[in-house]
Amino acid sequence: MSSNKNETRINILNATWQLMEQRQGQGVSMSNIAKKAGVSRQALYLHFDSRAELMIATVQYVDDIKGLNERLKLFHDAKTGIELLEACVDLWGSYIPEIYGLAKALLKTRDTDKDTNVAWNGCMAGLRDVCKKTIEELDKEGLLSSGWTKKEAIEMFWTIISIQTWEQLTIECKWTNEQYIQRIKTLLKRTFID
Amino acid sequence: MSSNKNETRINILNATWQLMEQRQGQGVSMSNIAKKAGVSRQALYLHFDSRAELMIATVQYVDDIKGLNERLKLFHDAKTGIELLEACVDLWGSYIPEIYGLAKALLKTRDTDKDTNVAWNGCMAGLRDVCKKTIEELDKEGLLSSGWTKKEAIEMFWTIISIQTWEQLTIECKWTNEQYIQRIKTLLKRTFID
DNA sequence: AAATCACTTTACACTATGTCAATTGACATA
DNA sequence: TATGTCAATTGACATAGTGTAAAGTGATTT
Repeated sequence: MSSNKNETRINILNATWQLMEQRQGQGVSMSNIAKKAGVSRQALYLHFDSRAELMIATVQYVDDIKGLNERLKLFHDAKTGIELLEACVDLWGSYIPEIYGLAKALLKTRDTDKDTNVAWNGCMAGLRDVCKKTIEELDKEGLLSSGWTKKEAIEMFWTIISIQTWEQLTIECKWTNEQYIQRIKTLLKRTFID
Repeated sequence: MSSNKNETRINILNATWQLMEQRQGQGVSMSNIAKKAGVSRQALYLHFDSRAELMIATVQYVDDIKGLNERLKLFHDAKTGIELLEACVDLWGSYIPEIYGLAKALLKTRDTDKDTNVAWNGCMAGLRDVCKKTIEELDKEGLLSSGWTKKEAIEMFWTIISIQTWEQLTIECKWTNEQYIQRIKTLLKRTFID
């Protein structure tokens, strides 16, 4: 079987993903992952140079499976600014819970590991793009409130729908995801639309 | 000198604080702190049971010196809801940069260490209180937008002015602190006031 | 003179990441 | 059947960090 190597790689990626979601990105060691994947700890290093690289690969793997970027691309076409805004919060807001554990793990090492930071920013690029489209569409329609430059509005938009904000409201304040989506929509509309 | 012990303790707290601010909460080991404080690593454990406890003590030490809670108490008296809102963002927004490194260090271990989490929540209690007062004052004045329960409004207010949001806008997006304060005020007013 | 105190030095246990070398077992090929 | 290759294993080791333990030092107190 020529896919033997590839199979193990997938096993490892799945194990990493599962553990990260299970433990919300906390206390997951290379040993844990190896055990879960049914291979030796050293085998991990045959497939990934470092823990950081494994994390990055896992994010990309999950992103491929979940197809976030494909889903985000759907927005690039038609729709009004307000529809874009709502669809963005709906989509991203229901996506976050599925990748929270992994995202948390990445966010934790982002400060110390340059590669991780780059990888994370790459993942976020698609979302940033949608924020940009939304704000630009609102502006085109003359709906963007005065007092915001486009750049500032985009960055604020993107900050509001960040995982950190989601975490604080749902994990910390125990909001339901429904509640989160609804209130964030309200906030964004009131903030950016006259 | 009976204050000999106390002096060393203060030295350690100062060293911790300085290192945390210098390195923004990253890569600060007990050895580093000891060296900076001019004592042996083991001496740290004579004064603090663990790294987590040292962090907590440092936060309380800094909080005492900076007197955040005293400053926050000033709001408890008079003023309109809008003034409260603005003053809150002004005060907290200029306070964050002074404690960012330390806060970052705490936020990082909060997930794994229960005591740290408790300590952090304690520090935030004062701020939460101000958020509550502000929203309640707005509500009393009939200014709070419909669509928000008081609980939700308070939690959203507190999330918006969280350190995580500040970090994303200033560190990540390179906003000036002035810009941050101004835009956050705008966002909060548009969001919560009719 | 003895006790106490704050601190030092040295050593060790433990966990985690990451490296290295020798080895095993399966499969491919000549 | 012998040879080579490949994925993975085992075990040892280096490094860095937290935390524990014990013996020693030097100044102050009593």
